[in-house]
Amino acid sequence: MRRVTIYSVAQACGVSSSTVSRAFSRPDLVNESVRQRILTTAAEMGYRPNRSARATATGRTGMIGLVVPDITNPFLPLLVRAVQRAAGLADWSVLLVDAEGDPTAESQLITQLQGQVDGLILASPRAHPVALREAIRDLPCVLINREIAGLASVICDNSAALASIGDHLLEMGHHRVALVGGPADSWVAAQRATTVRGWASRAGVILDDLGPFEASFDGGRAAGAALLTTDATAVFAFDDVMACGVLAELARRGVTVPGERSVVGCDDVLMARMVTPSLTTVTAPTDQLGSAAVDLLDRTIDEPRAGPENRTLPGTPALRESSGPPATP
Amino acid sequence: MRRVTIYSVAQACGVSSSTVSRAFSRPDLVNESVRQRILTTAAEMGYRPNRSARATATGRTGMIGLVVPDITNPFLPLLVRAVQRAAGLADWSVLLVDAEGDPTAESQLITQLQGQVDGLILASPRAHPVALREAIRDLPCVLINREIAGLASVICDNSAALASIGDHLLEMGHHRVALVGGPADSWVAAQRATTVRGWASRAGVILDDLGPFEASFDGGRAAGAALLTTDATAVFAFDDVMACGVLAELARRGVTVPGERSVVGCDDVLMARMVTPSLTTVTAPTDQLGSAAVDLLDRTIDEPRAGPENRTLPGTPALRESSGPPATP
DNA sequence: TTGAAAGCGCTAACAG
DNA sequence: CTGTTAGCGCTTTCAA
Repeated sequence: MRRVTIYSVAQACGVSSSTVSRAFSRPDLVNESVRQRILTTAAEMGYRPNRSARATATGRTGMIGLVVPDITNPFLPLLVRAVQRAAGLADWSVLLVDAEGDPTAESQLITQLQGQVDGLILASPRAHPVALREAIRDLPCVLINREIAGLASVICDNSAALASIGDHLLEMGHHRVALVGGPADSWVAAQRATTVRGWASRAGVILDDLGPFEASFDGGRAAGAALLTTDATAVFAFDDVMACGVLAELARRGVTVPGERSVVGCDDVLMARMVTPSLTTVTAPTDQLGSAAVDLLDRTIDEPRAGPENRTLPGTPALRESSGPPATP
Repeated sequence: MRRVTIYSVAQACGVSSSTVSRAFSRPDLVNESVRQRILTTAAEMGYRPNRSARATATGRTGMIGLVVPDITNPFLPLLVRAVQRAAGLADWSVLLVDAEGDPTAESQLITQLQGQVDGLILASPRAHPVALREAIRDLPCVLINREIAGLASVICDNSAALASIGDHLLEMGHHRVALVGGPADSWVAAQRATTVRGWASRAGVILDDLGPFEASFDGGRAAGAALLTTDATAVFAFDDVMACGVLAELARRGVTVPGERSVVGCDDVLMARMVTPSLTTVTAPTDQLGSAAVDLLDRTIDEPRAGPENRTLPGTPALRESSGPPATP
């Protein structure tokens, strides 16, 4: 009852180990009937290919590392699922690594992944670009929601969606809106802020620039409090989590939404539908982000010399209960 | 500029490859000064041990598989983090696998992990015990929040916490409460239901047994509607997600909480603090669950013949805004 | 404390 | 289409 290897299967089938190997990894190169025989006896014997052995032989582990800045951010589980699904289709396993909110941990963790994965997907990394590049070395790598020169990336462009929601607010009569910024070192936060500022100046809307706040529920509550010091009738929050914080703070103070203030989030995490009132937000194309990232990584691995590709996917507006016409005084 | 291996490092140091190998994996067996020299030149050369090669040689991958039923369930990211952290301390990598809500996928995915991981942690698996055992084979395995004869497990026992919250409700004057059951095939759901029923009969409280409902936000909304057909003044929901659904439905219908109905959840996910009113619930000892699971797995791997160990950790009550005295008619 | 050498299970030319 | 034969990078006896 020793371990089942290609050798034991080969012996049981009266073929050579290479044939068994081929039956699994290069099925087209082996006679159909022989292949069937091998496959069935292998199944009977309970054979499982040893991935590590294959990896030493081929130099490929069949694994990709997925590094997330903070798995408790509700946006990430959806992305993780999307990446896993796409990776599975390409017969890759995903090694998930959580930086637990610490930007410097990111680069360390990446370093540790060297020699363990064939490639890397970094979801909205917060680490310093220099540290990041150093950690990545020459591992094939794709960024999600961040751009760094020389690296492939997939980004979600929310500008059209945010502008469209802005226009909608304007039509409803909001002429003064607030912007709740995310963390100062966040690439997406900067993107979104720029977008909203651009829209406001184009639309001739007065913008109250609040923050930056911590990108958390409590950060959102603080932002909610800050919002009330302004005359803005609507607010763009950095993301849904913060928007939920804003909603909670407004509710606590008895401020009605959308009557007294309209609130807009970003990402469309599950929670956005669950809160009361449900949140007007921008839906990120999570599945496409994941599969695009895997797709790009695939190419980067196969053709390391090809220049880094960048792909942009648009978010879509989701108008819900938290936005509406301002109360007419 | 070829790949850096123990051989290149050995050559650069004027020692044999075995010595380099030992310098990393058995540091005590090599002369301190030699070791230092090896370590520094290895670092300079950018050497990274090849995990796959080590795995083929030792028969251990250094990876554990973590199978979750549905990563979008907000309880799981917290658990994932806890497991990862504990695993990292023991120098293990975690291969996360998401069954995307499909119980039969669980066993398939487990099968695929064979030969790829040294052990398995299954978080509240929903699959049939027979299928599960078959898939697991003789891979060391620890269950979280489910018991199956012959397998090690770590479970969170909420009975004391739920009873204590029940008693508190009773003291405040609730004499009729409802129970919103989770999915029929869920082990935890059955546990919790039994606990609440037991408490109710002991406390002499009338129990309205609703459900089972789908364990989702929408399931919770349905439950909220069902709740209003009863005279119960308080409700125990299967988990926080459902409880949030109940809250949302009650809010939609203008039913006040806790004035007209009190709502109790279970798990204490991030969302529980974010909803308005914040949710009275049972806090699961997530970190301990994770580290206990890793700890048990460690033992199971080291001493496969030792009988399966089972560990129980208590949840703790968290009284928040969603529970209070019933309106006096 | 170190080195030589034999594997670990699998793949990949290269012949046949 | 199939078998032979080297490795892949690392660990681990066994001697020295």
